[in-house]
Amino acid sequence: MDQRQALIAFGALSQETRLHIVRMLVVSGPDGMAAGAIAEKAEVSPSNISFHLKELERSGLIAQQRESRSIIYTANYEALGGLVRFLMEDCCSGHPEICAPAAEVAACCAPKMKEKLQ
Amino acid sequence: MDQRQALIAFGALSQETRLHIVRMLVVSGPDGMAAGAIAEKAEVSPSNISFHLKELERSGLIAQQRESRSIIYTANYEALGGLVRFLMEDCCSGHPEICAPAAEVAACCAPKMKEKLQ
DNA sequence: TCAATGATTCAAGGATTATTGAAATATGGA
DNA sequence: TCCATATTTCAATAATCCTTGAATCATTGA
Repeated sequence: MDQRQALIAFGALSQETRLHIVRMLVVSGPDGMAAGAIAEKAEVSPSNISFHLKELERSGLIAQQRESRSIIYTANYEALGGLVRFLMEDCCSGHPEICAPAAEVAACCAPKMKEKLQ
Repeated sequence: MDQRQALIAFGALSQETRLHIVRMLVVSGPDGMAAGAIAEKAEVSPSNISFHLKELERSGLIAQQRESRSIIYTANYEALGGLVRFLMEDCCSGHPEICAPAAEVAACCAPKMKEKLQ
């Protein structure tokens, strides 16, 4: 993730409906959610959700795939991880204050992280 | 960091000049930088840098303190850490793909992280 | 007190982004 | 083919954000 992409990703996450969408898709996992289901849960009109989904896809934070009549959206975990990484990058050189709180949350990933820290 | 704050923080980071400012301040550490120095490095007019610094301060990602005639800005490491945390929160419940890449970068914080992972 | 320095505020404008509803597209089944 | 469903696209409006330059405020030293 370079700075250009990060800018777009931050912009994508800076809007209430879109942040809501991303969090829903992260939770819903690889099955994702259809556009209509997202619109319903977010209580937004179809055309409006479409606008925001497009913006999120442009940012690379989500992906789409057609399944019959529905279009299924899924979170792009790599891109989200890349954004976290971008946020932490400059900091770690001398400023573990930023990484440390992340480590707390990352405790759930303990097995994978322990590998990395060997 | 709650969702409302995160929205503002993402918005703050979604603008080129502001993202540049934050990265400079993170690197410059606790000494921070004066508004004028920031404006010079970012090649932006004083009034424009002031506009963006205000926005960043509103987001809580940076803080200011007057020192003689200058106003010194510093990165708020807690807030930045809080944002990283927020980004990772929903993910870890079943989706360590997001946390894992973060762990790579966080290797610099290994001592602190190993404590947390005991 | 006066001038110089460092920075902010303000109003005007230009630019971008968000919302809305109507129309269009794509798919699957009767 | 025709209809219903699921979604997107488009154009118009509304709202927000960014930039600019002039004016203002705060601090320091002569």
